[in-house]
Amino acid sequence: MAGSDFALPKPRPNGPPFFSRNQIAAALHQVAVLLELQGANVFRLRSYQNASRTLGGITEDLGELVATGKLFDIKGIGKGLGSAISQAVSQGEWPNDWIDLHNNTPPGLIEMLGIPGLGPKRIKIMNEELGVDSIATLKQAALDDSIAGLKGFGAKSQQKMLDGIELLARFRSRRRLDIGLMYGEAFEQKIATIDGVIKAQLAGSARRRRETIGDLDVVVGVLDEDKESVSKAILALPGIADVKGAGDSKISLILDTSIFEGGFSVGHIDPNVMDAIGGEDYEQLESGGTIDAQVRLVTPEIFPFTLAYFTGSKEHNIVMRQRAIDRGLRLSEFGLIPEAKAGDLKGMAAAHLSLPAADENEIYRHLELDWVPPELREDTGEIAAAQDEILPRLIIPSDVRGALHNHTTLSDGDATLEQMADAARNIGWNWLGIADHSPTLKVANGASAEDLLSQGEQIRQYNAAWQQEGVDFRLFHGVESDILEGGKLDHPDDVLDQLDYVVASVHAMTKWKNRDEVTNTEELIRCIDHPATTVLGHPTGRILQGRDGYEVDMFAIIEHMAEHNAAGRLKAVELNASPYRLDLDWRLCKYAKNNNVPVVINPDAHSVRGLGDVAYGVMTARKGWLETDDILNSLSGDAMTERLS
DNA sequence: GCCGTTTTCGGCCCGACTGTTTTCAGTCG
Repeated sequence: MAGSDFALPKPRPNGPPFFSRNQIAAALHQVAVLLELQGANVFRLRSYQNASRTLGGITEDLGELVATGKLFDIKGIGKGLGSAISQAVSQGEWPNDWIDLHNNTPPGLIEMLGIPGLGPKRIKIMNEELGVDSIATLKQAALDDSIAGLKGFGAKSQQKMLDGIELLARFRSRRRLDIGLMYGEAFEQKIATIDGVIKAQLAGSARRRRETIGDLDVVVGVLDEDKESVSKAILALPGIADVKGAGDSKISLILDTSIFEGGFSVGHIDPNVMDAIGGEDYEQLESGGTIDAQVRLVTPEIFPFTLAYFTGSKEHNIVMRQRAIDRGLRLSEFGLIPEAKAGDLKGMAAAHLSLPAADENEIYRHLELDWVPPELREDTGEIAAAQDEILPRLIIPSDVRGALHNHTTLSDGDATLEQMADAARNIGWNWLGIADHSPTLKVANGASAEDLLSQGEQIRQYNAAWQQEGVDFRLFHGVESDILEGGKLDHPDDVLDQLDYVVASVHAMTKWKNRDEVTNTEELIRCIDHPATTVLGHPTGRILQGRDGYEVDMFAIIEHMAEHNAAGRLKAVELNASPYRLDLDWRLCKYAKNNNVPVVINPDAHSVRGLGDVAYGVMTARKGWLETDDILNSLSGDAMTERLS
């Protein structure tokens, strides 16, 4: 967390509303952190955290909530926070005490929170007693041996801080889903083969398929008598860079890339993505990278409870635990224990009193809920849906029968049209859409109208041949058109008319990032209104761990697309499946679904191997509550032909 | 700071691990 990013958002010039939901949520989060450093009441700062999370998850228009006063009806937003938010949104001014908190807290203290094992309380003490106000001054104080003398501190914690400073410099706090899963699955498999291990399963944000992963959680089922030998065997596995702690029931360690027996490579990265994630240094950084991992050793009877607990999310768990309390039960990672029986027994000691559960499903059943797929466990309505038995039937990888946004050697792809088609057939797809770059994008070798149309001729020939052979496979011909000034497309209408579809995408990121949300939103809407536009490609342009997208009101965009679809004009929003993008964000998938705007999962493949990225798109779509009817990818070749006609 | 079918006060999720203590506070997940 860089200090420079830790500032109250600037108001939009032309409000109200002067701030977006996300900006308000960010500000609330910051205030919570600052209050923590001030030593404020933990429940007070938890209110800020709760409000931040709640606002981040709502879909209603914030300006409207403020105008109608319905903001105050939201659970967790009372008189104080409601007034502060209203003032900010309608007048563009943050509360004075929020501003004071920022002004009175040295940015270095916020950076120090990133040091493992160091929290707000001890940062505050060191700040007050020793004047430590940055990582640099902390390091000096530790080297001077001034910290060990403080009450409640000692030589060990002083050394731990020095180690922590080194770790902070070397390690990245979060990793993209693809990288996290690589580590997680490798580690899980190594543990699973250890003698005495009954079951090993990856939990945490990796199991929930978040777009980025902080650390890995692995739950291991093992008999009591085998715990010691299994623990020893885990600590002897290859790929462990450091052991942070190893207790009776949990092991905390750091993994590095030597866990990958076949070596480690990030594979091909598109030049413009590469730019955003740090250029040539990136691969080296990733190869020398590490990831934190926690292992929990539990007996098979407890395993489902521990798995559920460490799958999270924290927010989901809080609601689950409250639900248990309402039923006279106590839910923890050790079991679901009747309050009346438990008495003073806590934790593992009470585990034997738990209601039985052979798997997670039975835990949810005890709480009168349907089993909630891990991807949905974010406290965004899944508990209510599980209670009412209306959870979505999430898509699965085999639902995908094709995808629309893929490149060939005509622009910047590595594979020919024929190779891409063969690859799509080999993975069992029924259709593939080819959408090479348009002329304006020179760095991606955007194809001329002439070349594009001749590609179309080639596609027609292939399709005719497959039809004759009775092969249920076809190519669709599109283009990935740059969105130009005024929301215009990059080819004349008479060229676009000869295509099956158009994926319209922004590539002039600098220009779009320097413009305000209102202008960008209007520009995208103009582009969507073009009769030829079928799909809005990577809608915000974000690169995970690289750059934020441009400012755009995606709710307004989706609502506008909804009007077109209601009138029978297909306007789909892309879920770009590249693990560097995953854009549309999963938080917006449900909004598209509820507005009947079709989502199309697109690998944006630049090679045969790139088609495989669709897997990350499926994970993200599941996380966004999508069912087969919500995505275009599930359509048969005939149905897709009809949708595009 | 929020909340309320014990409603304007007194709670607010829970437990493991670590390092410092001599019974516990801080941090983390």
